[in-house]
Amino acid sequence: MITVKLPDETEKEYPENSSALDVAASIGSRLADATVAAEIDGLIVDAMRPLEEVTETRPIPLRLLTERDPEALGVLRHSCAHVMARAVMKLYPGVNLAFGPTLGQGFYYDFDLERPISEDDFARIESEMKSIIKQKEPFERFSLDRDEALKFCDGMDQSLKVEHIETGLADHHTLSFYRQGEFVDLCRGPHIPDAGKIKAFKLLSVAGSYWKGDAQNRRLQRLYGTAWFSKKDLNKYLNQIEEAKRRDHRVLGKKLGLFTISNDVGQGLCLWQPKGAIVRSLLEDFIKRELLNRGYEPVYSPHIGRAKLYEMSGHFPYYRDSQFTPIFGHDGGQMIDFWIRKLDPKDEDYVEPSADEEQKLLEAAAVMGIDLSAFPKSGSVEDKLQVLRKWQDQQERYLLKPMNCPHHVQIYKSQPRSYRDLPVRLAEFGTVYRHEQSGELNGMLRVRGLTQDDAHLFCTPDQVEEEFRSTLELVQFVLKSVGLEDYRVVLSLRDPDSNKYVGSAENWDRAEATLRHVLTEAGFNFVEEPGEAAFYGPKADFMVRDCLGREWQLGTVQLDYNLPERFELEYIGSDNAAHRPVMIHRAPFGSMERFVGMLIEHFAGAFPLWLAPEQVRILPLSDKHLDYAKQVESQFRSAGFRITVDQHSAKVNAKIRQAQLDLIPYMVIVGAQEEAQGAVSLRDRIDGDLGEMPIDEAISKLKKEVKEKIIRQSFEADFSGIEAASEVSNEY
RNA sequence: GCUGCUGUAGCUCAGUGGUAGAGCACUUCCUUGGUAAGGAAGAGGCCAUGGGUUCAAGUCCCAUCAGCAGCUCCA
Repeated sequence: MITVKLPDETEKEYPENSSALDVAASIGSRLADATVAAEIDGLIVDAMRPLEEVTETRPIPLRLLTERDPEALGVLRHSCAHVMARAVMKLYPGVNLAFGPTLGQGFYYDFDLERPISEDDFARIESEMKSIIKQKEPFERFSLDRDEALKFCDGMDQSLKVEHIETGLADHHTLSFYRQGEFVDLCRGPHIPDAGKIKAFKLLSVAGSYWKGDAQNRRLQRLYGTAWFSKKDLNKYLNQIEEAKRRDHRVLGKKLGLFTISNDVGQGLCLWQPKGAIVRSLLEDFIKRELLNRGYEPVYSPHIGRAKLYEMSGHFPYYRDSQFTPIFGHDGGQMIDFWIRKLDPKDEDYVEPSADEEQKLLEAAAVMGIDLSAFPKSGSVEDKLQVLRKWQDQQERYLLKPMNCPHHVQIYKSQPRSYRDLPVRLAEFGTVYRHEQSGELNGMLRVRGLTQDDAHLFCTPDQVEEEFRSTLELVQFVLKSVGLEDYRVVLSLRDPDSNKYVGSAENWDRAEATLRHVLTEAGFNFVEEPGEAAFYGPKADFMVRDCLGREWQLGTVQLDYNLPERFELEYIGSDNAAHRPVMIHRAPFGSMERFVGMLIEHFAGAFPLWLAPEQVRILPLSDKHLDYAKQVESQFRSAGFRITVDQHSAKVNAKIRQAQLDLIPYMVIVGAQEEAQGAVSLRDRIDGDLGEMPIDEAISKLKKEVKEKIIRQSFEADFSGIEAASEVSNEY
């Protein structure tokens, strides 16, 4: 007999080899029917597996997972991936299976198959899947030892699985498989008891991928799908996808004239059109005022700086690949730079240059007027490098700034600092340039020139905690004022096994402990992610959920014990001795581009009144009322509103329609009636006609809405059921 | 950066190797209106760029640039 302990602490005895399903059945047949998987000792496992096989713990702690538990969705989706793979194999013989894990709200499976799969094939695959599901065949688990498993996969002609067992799973003695009808797959599980549990699914897209995610490897075809316990949930999810498409900031940005990206200017370089620029400057003004209140000092710094500066800070060497090429003062600068990198044995692409190549480079240098007479042709690489570096150091070499911090550091260093001056908080909307991979660029969300609402705090070690706390508070405040109150914080820590980080272990420990302590104390919902820290320090990123439940990484607060060290920053303490300050980098919005892009999607282009580029549009009933309309316009304008008059010769219905489509928050309709009364008729974009009222009344109503930054959205999201389900790790 | 798809009017898109198309927007004229589309006419194009095949290329081929999707990356 075995003893099982349920979440309510009750303990029961069951015969050996009992499964979670048996336990469920003993409680009730409906529960047995609803049980999808089980959680034992924190591990999600098959409901049909003998309990004692899973854990050594006695009594066995068991939690039954039903369709109501989010964890169950991951299990369902992985099983659906198997069903999809089975269907694909049936339809297209010769398929080689790769991996097929679950994702936040779906799953995919990678196939190696000559014949390209297109969306036109989806209907066929789906109907094959349907007939598989109809048979309600069980998922059966069995284990084989290494040799048997290899033979087994080889026998099925699954060479990728064979390769995976030999490489990725080299340290596994036994391997588990799941059988479902004629389909067998190497898989860690868990799976649902039988395919009949898949009540609703849909194939979503097909895309290319690589074996083990490496572009050097063979290309695979990846089929994406999603699965749910009910048709209703599936439809809800599909609606969410549609809604997300409708809100695409690239489409809305074009339609509403917010921003544009011109090929002539360059990839990933965002041009703010007047309407977008207004939104941005309102946000900047808002945060600037807030910063002044909180003891920040605005500064300005140029867009470029000497490459040496960024070599000193560590950014240039570390992020060289994602930087724009340096600006060289000498035409030959780039060639020497190339040479230096080629000679440097530390460089990844290091290939020893041949004597012939070296000779050619020397000749080219001579032609370009570079004096390398000291170059030791038969000397050591180090000696050669020294000559080249010496020449380079004498030249102008600038970088488009990838970060603002080195400039702010220089401002800090421009005068002696006393402990009485600290913390020094230097703030700048600093535009930085990063040469992101072309495939990564995406509207305003991923650009090559971005403006951070940046600031750097220089403080004593004792002040770190308080400064970090108040910074978090600032981010909270800022997000709240644009109606973003649903977020979590990701605390990114270093990976203790990696050597990519700079600074001492003690400093890291101290920094991480401080962040953890403040976040805990302030009651933040946060998770720790080891290995995700920046190379110079741990960071706390704000992951903000928009009204569709999508997460965006926006604001960030980062601790830095490294730059003060590298730049030898100091302040004089009360003991009259020099001490090293600590730096905090922080950007509540992250970047203006990304933040505004996110806001466009969050509001579906319909900004709240205080941010709307065009707040009010006057719609004269006919040309006869144009004069009065202009009079009303000037009254609103002197009250501070962004307002226009629709002067088209169209019926008021058409003007209203246009204003609605342009997402103008308020329309003011004026005709003979209003003119006679010296009044206006107000129409709300969301609630429609508000009736006639005196101009003053309309103005003060709108003023109040602006002042309080009221957010009214016509969109009622109901995606509560489809928050990202926990991802179940079910790959080998 | 890699793979695939795409690039035609300001926007959204049709277009079979043989004369460049539609709807919306725009301009003009008629219409002067009461809470989501009044009517008519007109203007608008180096069919992304550069090569090639062909008697003939928006259409077929190659390259480049850009966009999209996915992969990989993100200070």
